[in-house]
Amino acid sequence: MQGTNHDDLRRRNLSIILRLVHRSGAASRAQLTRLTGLNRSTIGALVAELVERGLVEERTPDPTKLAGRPSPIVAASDRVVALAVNPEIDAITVGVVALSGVVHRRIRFATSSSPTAAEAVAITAGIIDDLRNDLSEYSIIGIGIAVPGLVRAFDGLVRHAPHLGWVDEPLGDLLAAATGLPVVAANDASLGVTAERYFGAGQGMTDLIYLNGGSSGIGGGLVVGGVAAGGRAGYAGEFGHIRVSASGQKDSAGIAGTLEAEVTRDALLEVLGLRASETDADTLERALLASDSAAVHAEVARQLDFLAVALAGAVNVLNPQVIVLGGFLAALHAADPDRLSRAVAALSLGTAFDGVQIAPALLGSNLLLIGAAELAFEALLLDPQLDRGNTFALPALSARVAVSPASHPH
Amino acid sequence: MQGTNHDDLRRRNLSIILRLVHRSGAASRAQLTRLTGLNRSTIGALVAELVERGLVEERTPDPTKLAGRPSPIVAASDRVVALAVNPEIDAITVGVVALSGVVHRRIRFATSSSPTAAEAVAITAGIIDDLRNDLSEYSIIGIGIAVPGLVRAFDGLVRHAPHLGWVDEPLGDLLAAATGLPVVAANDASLGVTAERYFGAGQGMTDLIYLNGGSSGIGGGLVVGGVAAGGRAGYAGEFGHIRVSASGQKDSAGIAGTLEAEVTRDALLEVLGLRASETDADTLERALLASDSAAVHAEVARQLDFLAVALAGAVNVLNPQVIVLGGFLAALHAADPDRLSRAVAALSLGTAFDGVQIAPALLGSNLLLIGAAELAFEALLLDPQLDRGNTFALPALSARVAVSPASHPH
DNA sequence: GTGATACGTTGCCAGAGTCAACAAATCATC
DNA sequence: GATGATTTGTTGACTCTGGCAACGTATCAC
Repeated sequence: MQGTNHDDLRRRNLSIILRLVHRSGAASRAQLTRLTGLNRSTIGALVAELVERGLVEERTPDPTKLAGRPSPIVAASDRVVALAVNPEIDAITVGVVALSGVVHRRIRFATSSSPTAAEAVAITAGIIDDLRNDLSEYSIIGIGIAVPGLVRAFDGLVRHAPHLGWVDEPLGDLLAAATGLPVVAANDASLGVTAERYFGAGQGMTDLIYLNGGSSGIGGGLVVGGVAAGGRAGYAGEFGHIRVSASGQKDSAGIAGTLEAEVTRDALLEVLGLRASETDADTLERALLASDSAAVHAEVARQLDFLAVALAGAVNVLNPQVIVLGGFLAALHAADPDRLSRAVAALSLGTAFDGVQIAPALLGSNLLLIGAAELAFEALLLDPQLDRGNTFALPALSARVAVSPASHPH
Repeated sequence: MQGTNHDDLRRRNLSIILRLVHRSGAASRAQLTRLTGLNRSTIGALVAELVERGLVEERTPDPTKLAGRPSPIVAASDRVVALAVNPEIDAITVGVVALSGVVHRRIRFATSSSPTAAEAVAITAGIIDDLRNDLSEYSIIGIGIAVPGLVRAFDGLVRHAPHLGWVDEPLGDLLAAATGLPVVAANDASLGVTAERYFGAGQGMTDLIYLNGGSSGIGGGLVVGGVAAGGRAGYAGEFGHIRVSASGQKDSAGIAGTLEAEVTRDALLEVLGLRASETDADTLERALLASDSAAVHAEVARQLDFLAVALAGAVNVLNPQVIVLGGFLAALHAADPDRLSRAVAALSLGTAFDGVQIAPALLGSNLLLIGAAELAFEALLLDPQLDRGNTFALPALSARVAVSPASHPH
């Protein structure tokens, strides 16, 4: 129970303004006064401090049809960036994401085999070193890592990443030592929620459930009462291992009858006669929608009914506003949305399911980069007065490795 | 995203101090200084304001063995009270609970039949009117109602209380109109969590799950990341309707194979040969522990295994610090704690279950009164500067209806 | 009794947000 | 194109809050 003093007050107000322009996009000063309830002069002073610190920029006002003096637009800076890292079985992706939401660059480093933690650190540090030589005028806040596995929130230790074969790897510490930048790590699915919550299908929601279907299983995360649920040690969100069936079918953790054991991408690919290596999420969805095979419909129905058991349980316990489905679960849902809705309704309390939306994830391939960057930005958003000593050069957008200029909607 | 101004700052700090002494018990000024990080002079001023408002009292310091000037003890007032109301099928209970945690009075009004909402309001208002004639020197903050059913958080509308046969009853509004006091209502199980969280088995926990087994079903609530989960409309916590079995056994809501359908007090009473009307929670627990009947053991094992499915699901999704079991579920757990632990461990991810405690609820018969009072106190705790116009006389403790002086540990 | 220790009290100070008056920039109207 | 209405930024005086340091006070140990 920390008390609040004057410094905290200023910090809080700076934090609120920076969060607003970062999360909800650019806003005029007049809008900020209305949103925060603070005085015009206060907003002026706060924005001036943020400009001074290089965190936001003021643009000339949009031409509006209203009478009155135009209000300058306050926007999060493009020059303040976080580095987002996502190690996978066949590649390591590094993104440069700006506070404004723009994904400046996206570098994919393909690996011939699944990297060890040490290799992943070396490769990532190498990519970042390459970037540094090129960097100027940009301020790097820190590094966020999206790990496909269980990550201890406390210190970023990767407890278990089955897909990569990592156990108890101090990934965060290693990368911090190798780069000298602050590093934060979290489970990829929980970062998916973060991204969808702020910039995707969950915008403005305080209670949402997110389930992501990947090739190796089902993960997810949740936001409860406006707070991202981490749990005791950051392991919350493992929807894949909820029991939904009495069958003996085991999942990757050896538990029988779980969601992940019954609802799989591989089973869908098999009835469709598709190869995993050639099928991305969109292809799968198109194939499911195009198919008129009875076997496909039966498999879709079977999987949807099991998914409904898990979702209904979550609805009863959490009474969310929205359930966001990503990965192949989005495709599965798209194949027969009504069946899923009806099945969840049948298995949950009417009052609790009342008004719950089931929606596909909106952010595509940038999902994890945005989520990981958000993780790295958090420290800055909490305290915009933090001294950030790490500023590196990054001239224009002439990348050395591989450039994917991209952005996500605000 | 509300900004914070000077008034908010003061309010926050007053709120923090009042919460501390209310929730964690009396503390010396010196302790408050350390806990809040605020300056000694600030604490002095804040405590003085709270004393001025009659919310806290300063007592002479405890004799301590330390050198130095003794620090006055700051304690929440006994004279500031909330009225807690709990309508049930055969009685309406009203409690007078002080900010200090003392339950001054407890009045149980037995009804010959299950009361309608209007009757419940009339009876409650009558009891409160009787109290008012007697009241002096006490300040009544408001009324909190613990309703055995679904309550819409928004306005306290009782959507559905199956046990009482109520549907869409504006209980809160009616009682507010009848008494002129502010009224807040919530689901009884979710108030149970509140009580256990602050004063019982969940003290200091930020992630806890609470399941309560009652005669008519299983309800519960959860705290996620330090926030009580209400959900979109306050219906969160319905653990009873989670599916745990493939059987066709239906629960009160008509859903098959749910926790509430498989795990029931009645089934335990039946194998024990006990009558519901004569068996309270303690009796049930003693009978279960004393029994050496194979049928009883089998039924206990069957129910524990189903309970484990629900708990494992919750563990995987929420990664809590503690699972608190109340009502007959506490008795069930006590009958074979190891079996439950092992079964939950087998059905959940090792990392997520690691360190999770399963504990019985600590607060007994005062649970709901304390939870309901806490609900009513919340407005005051949020803003100790709130003008409270409602002060009524209450001379000594000479009750007119039925008095149960009692208190709960702090 | 004396010193050490811990804590409350007091008066002064700095910092943050508020307020009101004024200036500036736009639109609508004549 | 001048005028007024409207909205908003700017400025300086003001208020309130917590911090700080010096001082006073109450206890313990010797």
